[in-house]
Amino acid sequence: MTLEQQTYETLRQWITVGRFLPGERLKLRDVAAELGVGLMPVRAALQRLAAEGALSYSPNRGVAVPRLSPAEFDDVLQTRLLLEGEAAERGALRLSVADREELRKDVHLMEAALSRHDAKAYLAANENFHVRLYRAAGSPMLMTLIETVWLRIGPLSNQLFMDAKAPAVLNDAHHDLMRALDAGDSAGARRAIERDLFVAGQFLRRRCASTAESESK
Amino acid sequence: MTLEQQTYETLRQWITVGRFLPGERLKLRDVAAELGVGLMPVRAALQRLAAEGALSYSPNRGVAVPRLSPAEFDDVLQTRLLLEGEAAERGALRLSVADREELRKDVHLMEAALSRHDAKAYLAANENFHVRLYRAAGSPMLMTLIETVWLRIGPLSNQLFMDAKAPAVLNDAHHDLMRALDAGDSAGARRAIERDLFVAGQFLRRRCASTAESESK
DNA sequence: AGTCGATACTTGTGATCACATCACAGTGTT
DNA sequence: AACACTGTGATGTGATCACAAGTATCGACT
Repeated sequence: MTLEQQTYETLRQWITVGRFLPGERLKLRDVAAELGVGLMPVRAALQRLAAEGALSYSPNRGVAVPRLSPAEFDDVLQTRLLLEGEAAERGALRLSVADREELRKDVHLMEAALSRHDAKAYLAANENFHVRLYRAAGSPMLMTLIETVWLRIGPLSNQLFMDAKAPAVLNDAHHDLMRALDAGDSAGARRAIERDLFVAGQFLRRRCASTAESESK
Repeated sequence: MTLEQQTYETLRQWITVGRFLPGERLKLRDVAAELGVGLMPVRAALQRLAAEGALSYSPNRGVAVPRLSPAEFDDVLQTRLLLEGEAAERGALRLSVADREELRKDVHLMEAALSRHDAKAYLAANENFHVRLYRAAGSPMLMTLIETVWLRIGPLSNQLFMDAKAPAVLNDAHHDLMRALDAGDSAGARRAIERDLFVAGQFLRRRCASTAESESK
């Protein structure tokens, strides 16, 4: 694997995990020094991330972690409802029995993680859960677009647990979804996913507004 | 504007305009020589286009114009129906009177272009028409995704006119759409756009299959 | 004291070179 | 004759250097 690939994956991980603050500039030489690689791989990786929308780019000014205004957040959320709702509905129709059992396991994993207040485990299981369901829809293009949208809100997702009230209701929609899947109710699956995203969105929206005026550096 | 920007825009134009064949490799030094710029701007531009999905990338092998299998084409078409249908419906609800008149002008431009068999003028007016309608939906995220999807089928669009029967029916859906807009019928607008994309898609689908086995070089 | 302007420093951009990797052709062996 | 190996050429990858654009700081003038 090339250096650029490794650099790209590391940075992408760091971004989605919220290691950088919204609005923070990512400087070529700083990042290169921190990763122990040359300028070239870093330059390529940052350009790639910017092209994918994970970072915002200004000519001659490099890249920065984008801030999301509440209005932009709402736009992204509405688009997620459209894309992921569709993927859930199509996925419900084509899901294998084995996959359905895996989904059930993920729900239990999330349940356990919530009771332990283990944010990292919850988020990992949550991602698994959604990816598995959406993949079943059998549309690579739709999956690609969903990942694009996820990148935009990645830095925020990890702040879900900063609201103490969030864990209590976070898994409700997943149970609804499993019921709909068991009943073969694809329209119900769409509604459950929409509710899931909406509920989580309400918690994230506040974080989004509050991080809007962070340091620029 | 930086050299990389110019290079990127030129290449993107060339790709969507179908200047390269599906499957063709874009070699750094060749492209650089053709554009009269150094390797660096070309490298950056190609990486960016690859990240956006306009080109496919293989490590140590550079980038190539992607081929679209009929199955992939169907996937993209279905996704377009979802995204552009939604954008049309939302756009219909928020369209200003001035914009509606501009749309009407575009339809007439397309009508004229079709009777002259002027493919270039038709495609330009067609793009204007769709962008104007979708923009009215007021969702930058949705617009971004639509452009992403357009990039994938860009090389094919320009082959629309290789089918002699296409021009006859290509503008029908646009007239339907205008009627729906005049009546304030947003659901009708969605159906008209879906029909538009579907009809054009039927002609493109054949071209897609026939270019699948072009030269690899 | 405030504002405008020049200078120095920071940081991205692009060129050039050296190297790694991959594809292909030619040659040898079984 | 078929296959494996090896060397050669083509091509992407990464390092280093030189430059340009932008930013901040300090000083001068009003």
